[in-house]
Amino acid sequence: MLNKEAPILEASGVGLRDAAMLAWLHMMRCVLKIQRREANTLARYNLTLPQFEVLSHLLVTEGTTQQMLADHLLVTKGNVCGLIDRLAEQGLVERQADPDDRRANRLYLTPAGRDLIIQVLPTQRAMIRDLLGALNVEEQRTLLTLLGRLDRGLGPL
Amino acid sequence: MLNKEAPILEASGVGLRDAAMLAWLHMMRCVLKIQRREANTLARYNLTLPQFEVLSHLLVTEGTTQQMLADHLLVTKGNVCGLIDRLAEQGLVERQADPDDRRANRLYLTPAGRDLIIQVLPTQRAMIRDLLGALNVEEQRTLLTLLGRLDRGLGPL
DNA sequence: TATTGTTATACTCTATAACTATA
DNA sequence: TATAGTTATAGAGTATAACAATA
Repeated sequence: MLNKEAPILEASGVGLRDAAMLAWLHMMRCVLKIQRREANTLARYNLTLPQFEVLSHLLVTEGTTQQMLADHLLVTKGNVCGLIDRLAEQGLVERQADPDDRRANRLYLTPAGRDLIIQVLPTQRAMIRDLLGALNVEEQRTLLTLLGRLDRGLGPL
Repeated sequence: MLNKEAPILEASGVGLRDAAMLAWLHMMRCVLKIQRREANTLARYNLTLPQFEVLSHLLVTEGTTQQMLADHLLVTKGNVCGLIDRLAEQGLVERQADPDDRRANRLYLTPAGRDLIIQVLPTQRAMIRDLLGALNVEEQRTLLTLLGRLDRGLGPL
């Protein structure tokens, strides 16, 4: 049945709101709201969200190449180059020539970069945990299961 | 118990990955991947994601003021001003002086803007439904319930 | 005084594409 | 030839802050 309140929109399919669409809208808004807050706190450390993600990733996988990092971040290698430039200027990240492949750079945190991210990460995580506190642990696990499957289903890009 | 593989990281709390954190990471990646695809298709219509969101919103709530739109999009009124400038240049949106409050502009889709968004919206929605197809309808409803509650719990910002 | 909208500034991110040096 | 990285270009989005007109 079409909604009598907006017959034209409904007939055109424009007003349709199924579970998938509504879930998507909420997902976007959740991410937007949470990232805004993250960006606010990161700004105190002179970090942007993408920069924070680079540091977090390097903490776990030091020695990645810029291309590998680009694949992980889902951006182009040209963008990664600029990103690393800015982090290197701040003395947080270092490029080291790869002895086995002289085209490639291996990326490492500097001691300052490591100190910074180790200081910032727990703060960010506490914020996330707090913000997701509207759901109990059982619900968070369900969310994890569904989003994990969705993420994998979406592929690398 | 600490993980023997990375005792230092674990002891510092840096390596912790509870359900909330993992759910958050997957949520970010899902939104990133889906938005990248959306941006690709929108580019064919000379639209960015924020511009698409403005048009979609105006289709449902024509006559909003720029400040109201800013609140909805969670950005500043200065940004909305530029956003509307670009959409007006393309002849998709119109500002009309509010007779009751001469400070305010009321925003309306032009016929061209309405035609465009009515054409684009179903395409985008089909894409979303397809991308969320990794989950069955039951799971999509569960996701909707959880994300809806989370969204409301996060408040306006 | 507070609010709506505009303007100016500055920065980051992003894509595209041409270029280099290696492989 | 293909790949890793760099550089150049261009555009959009974002925040901040100062300003004008109106409430």
